[in-house]
Amino acid sequence: MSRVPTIKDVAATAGVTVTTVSRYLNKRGYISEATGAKIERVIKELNYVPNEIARSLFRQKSSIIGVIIPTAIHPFFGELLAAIEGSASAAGYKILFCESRLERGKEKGYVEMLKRHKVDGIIMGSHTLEVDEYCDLGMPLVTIDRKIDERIPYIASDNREGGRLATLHLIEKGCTKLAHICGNLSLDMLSNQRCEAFLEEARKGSAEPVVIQTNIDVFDFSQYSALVNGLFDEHPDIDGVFASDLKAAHVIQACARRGRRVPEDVKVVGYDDVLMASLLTPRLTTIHQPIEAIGEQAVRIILARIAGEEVPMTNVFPVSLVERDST
Amino acid sequence: MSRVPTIKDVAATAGVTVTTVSRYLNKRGYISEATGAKIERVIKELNYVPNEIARSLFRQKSSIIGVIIPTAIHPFFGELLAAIEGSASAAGYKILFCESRLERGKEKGYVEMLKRHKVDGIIMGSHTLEVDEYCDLGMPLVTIDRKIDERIPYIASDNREGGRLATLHLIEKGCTKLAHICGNLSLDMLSNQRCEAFLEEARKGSAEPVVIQTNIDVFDFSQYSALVNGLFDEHPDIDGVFASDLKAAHVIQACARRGRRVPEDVKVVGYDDVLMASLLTPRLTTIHQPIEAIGEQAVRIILARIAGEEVPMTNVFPVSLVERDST
DNA sequence: TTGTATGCGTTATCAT
DNA sequence: ATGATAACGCATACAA
Repeated sequence: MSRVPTIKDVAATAGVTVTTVSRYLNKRGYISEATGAKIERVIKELNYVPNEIARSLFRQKSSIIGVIIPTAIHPFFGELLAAIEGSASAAGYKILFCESRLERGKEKGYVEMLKRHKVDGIIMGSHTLEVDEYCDLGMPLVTIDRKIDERIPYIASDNREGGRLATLHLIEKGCTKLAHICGNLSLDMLSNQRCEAFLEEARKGSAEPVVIQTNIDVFDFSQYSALVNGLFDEHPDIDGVFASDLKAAHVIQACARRGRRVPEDVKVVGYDDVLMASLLTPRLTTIHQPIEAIGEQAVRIILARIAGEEVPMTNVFPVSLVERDST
Repeated sequence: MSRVPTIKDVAATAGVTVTTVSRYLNKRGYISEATGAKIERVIKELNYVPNEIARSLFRQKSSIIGVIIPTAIHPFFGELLAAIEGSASAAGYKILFCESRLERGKEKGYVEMLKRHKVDGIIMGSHTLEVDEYCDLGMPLVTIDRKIDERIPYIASDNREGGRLATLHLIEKGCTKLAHICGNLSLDMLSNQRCEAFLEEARKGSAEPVVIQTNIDVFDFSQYSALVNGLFDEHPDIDGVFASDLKAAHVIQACARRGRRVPEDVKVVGYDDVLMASLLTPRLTTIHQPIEAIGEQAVRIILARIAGEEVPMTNVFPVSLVERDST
C-alpha cells in the first residue's frame, strides 16, 4: 500500500471498525485493554496519522489562524510574527501566513482566501481596506495598530505617549529644530498619533517641527535614503530626528555620509526597539514597544473571540524610552 | 440564517441542485445562461464562499506548503520567508508557517503536524533532526542550506566560495590575524563550508586563523555580544573578522565599545547581505547571497516535486562580495 | 465494550 | 442542460 493509510486501514488491519479506532484516537468512551493495545500497534506499524483536513471538516473548526502583515522583511513585523507564531503554536493553533505588501488587491485576496479556508480567526497587521470590508467579515478579527470599529478589538503600543516621550527627550537634549519621518498619513493607523504628539510637544517646547511622510508604499525601503537626504538638503539645520527604527537607521546612515555626527550634531530617536536598534552605531535611543507582548495579546484575544468570550476592545501597551548612544 | 452558507443553501435558494452549483463554481460542463445568472446572483446575495476544507478533502490536496525556519526574528529568515510567501502565493499556494527555534522537539512536532494537515510539501530551513526522520517523511521536501540525502533537493548559496571571497578580501586588505565566528558546527549545515574555506584561505595567505562557534542555540542572539567580547579579550591582535551579518553587526558594535576603529584597526566582512548590512555604520562589506532567488527556487522546486516532476537535487546560487565601508 | 448509520461540504461519475 | 449518488476521512448519536 503506497498511499497514506487512513483510519479505515487501521480499523481493517486491527480487525475492528473505524468507530473503535476513532474512539481510541480521541480517548472517548470505553475500549478494552486488548483492542487498545492492538490498535496502538497497528497505528505504529502503518505509520498512521489522522487526517486533520477531515477532522476540520467535521468539527467545523480548522485550528488555524490567518495572519496578514505587510512583509516579514520589516524587522518589526518579523519580530511580531515570531511572537504570534510562538503563542499560537503553544495553544495548538497554526498560522496561515500572508504578506499584503500593503497592496489593496492582495490584502483583499488574502482575506477572501482565509475565509474560504475557514480559518478560525484573523490577526491583521496590514490595513489598506475600508472599514466595511473588515466589519462584514463574519469571523473573529483582531487588528494591530489600527482602530477600525467599536466592535473590533485592537492591539497597539501607546503611540501618542511614545511620540511624546521621544520628542520631549530630544528637546531636553537641547534640540531646537526637529524632524519626524512618519509613514503615509493617509493610511488610518494608530502610529499616526506619534506624529500628532510630536507636533504638539515640539510646539510646547518651542522647537521648530518638520514632518515628512513616506510614499503610500510605506515599506518600499529603497525610498528611505532619498527621503532622508531630501530632508537634510531642505533643512540643514535640523538637530533632532524622530522616526521608527528602520527609518532612524537611514537617518544615522545619512548623517555619517554628510559628516554630521550623531549625537553631537544630530540626535536621533527611534520607535519600535527592534533587534537592529541596539546594533547600530551609535546604538539607537528608541521608544521601546513590547513586541512580544503585543503578539501574545493578539493571539490571546483572537482565541478568546473564537471561544466566544468577551474581550477588551482596546489593548494599548505602555512604551518606554530606552536611552542609548544616538542622543 | 446566521451560520455561513454552504453550497446547499445556494442550490436551495437558486432552485437547483448542488451539482449544478458546483458546475457553475468550477466552470465545468454546460449550464444554461439563465441558471448561471441566477446562481451568480444567489451567491452574491448569500455572500457564499466555497469551503476550501471540503475541497481539499475531496481533492486530496491542500494547496498549502509548510515552511519551517528557526525564527523570523533573524533577518535572513525573515527575508527568506517573504520571498517564499511571494512566490507561493503567486502560484496559488498558501504558507503554513512554523518556527522551530532550533529545538528538536518543536521541529519534530511541526513535521508531524504538517503531515496531519496534509500539506502538499515542506520547505525546511531548520535542521535539527536526523537524516532518517527527513527521508521517511513520504512527502515532497526541499531544504535550505543543508544536504540531507541524494534524494532530497536542496538550495543554498555557494558557501564555500563565499567563505573564500571573504577571507581573500580580508587578506588583500592587509589583515594578518583573522577570526571567523560561525554557527554551531555540530549542526550539519552547508554554511559550515564557509568555515572550511576560511581556514584554507587563511593558511594559504599566511594569516593566523581563529574560529569560534556559537552555542547549539545558534539564534540566541543574546550570546553574541559575550562571544565577540570573549574573542577580542583572548585575541586582542585580531585585525579581520568574518561572520554572518548579524554577528558582524555585533563585532562592529564591540569594536566601537573598545575603541577599535572599523575598518582602520579591524576589518569586518559579513555574510548574507540582509537589509541591515547596508544600514550599519560603517556600512558592512559582506557576501551577498540572493535570498529572494533562493526563496523563489525553493518554491519552484517544491511545486515541481508536488507535480511529480524531476528536479535538480543540487541548487547552489552564486555569491558575490559587496564591498562597502567596513573593510 | 463495540458496531451501524449519518453527516461535515465538496466534486465527480453516471444517469436522465 | 441538470439531477441523484457516492466518495473524500473522520467523529458522533444511537444501537446492540
